[in-house]
Amino acid sequence: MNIGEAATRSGVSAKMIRYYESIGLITAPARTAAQYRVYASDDVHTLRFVRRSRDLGFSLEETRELLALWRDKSRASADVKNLAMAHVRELEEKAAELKAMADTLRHLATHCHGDHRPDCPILADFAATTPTQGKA
Amino acid sequence: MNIGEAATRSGVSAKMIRYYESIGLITAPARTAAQYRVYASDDVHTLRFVRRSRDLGFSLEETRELLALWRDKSRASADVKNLAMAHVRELEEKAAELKAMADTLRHLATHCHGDHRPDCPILADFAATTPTQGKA
DNA sequence: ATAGTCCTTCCCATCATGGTAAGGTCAAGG
DNA sequence: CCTTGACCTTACCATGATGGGAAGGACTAT
Repeated sequence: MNIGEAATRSGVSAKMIRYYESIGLITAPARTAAQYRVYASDDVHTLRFVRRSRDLGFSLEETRELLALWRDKSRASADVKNLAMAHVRELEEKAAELKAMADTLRHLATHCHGDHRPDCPILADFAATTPTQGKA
Repeated sequence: MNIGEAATRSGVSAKMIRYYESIGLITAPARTAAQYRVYASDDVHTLRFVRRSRDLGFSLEETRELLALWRDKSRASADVKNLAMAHVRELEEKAAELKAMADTLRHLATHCHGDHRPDCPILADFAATTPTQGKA
């Protein structure tokens, strides 16, 4: 199949498939005489794997490691689990950071009248915050 | 004061101060004969404002709007509050997305032995997921 | 043969930040 | 007076993952 069909079937855009190939995340497929890339269903599986990994927030480099583990039939499941759990912690950390920002801002907004008057504790806070306090 | 001191006092790197100036987020300061930028304490306040806004997750474009509101003494606090609350919703949405990824992955990891054996439900899921299911 | 859809490569843009290089400036101390 | 070191200047490149578009070739169906 051509790259367009591989894209549709895998949920990875043709653009990204070419990019993944260029950075060596996936192997270069065969080509027709006219230089068209030709994919097999195994390639679509790999692309789906990558897509799933990306959807779960792994970077391309982490995805590369996961692909390597996937291909290595003698991997230890502990290696996969470690990678996954480290990522879980990162995700939760980032989620907590965002939540903290939201909470701070929501708190400031609570005290803002939100009417025609100019007084606004949100802006007041922004203006008053010192750099040492300022780490959100 | 020079840019270095403004950077230290505001918590914004000299690099970023120059960048903010280049995109018109902050106004260009006076220069010495040798082209050194000269900042006043008001400029440091503005930079702190920007820093605080960034720390709370606002983009530079949003920060630009906030700065405009800050400078406009006749703004309606409602405008600020609307901007802030829209941002709060975005932050909470992103946090929820990250949390969902973490939960999915943690769940998969729960069923992974995490030992020397190769069997791993995490990789199995990655390999089996179809593009329509795969939106994490 | 022609239109329309697909493919190819190449370059540019995003967003916010850091790094580095090559050079000018300034203050302190020998 | 000159050197050293810390600071400043601009300019260019890199990141990470993705999209957009141009220019041109290939294939398919009429």
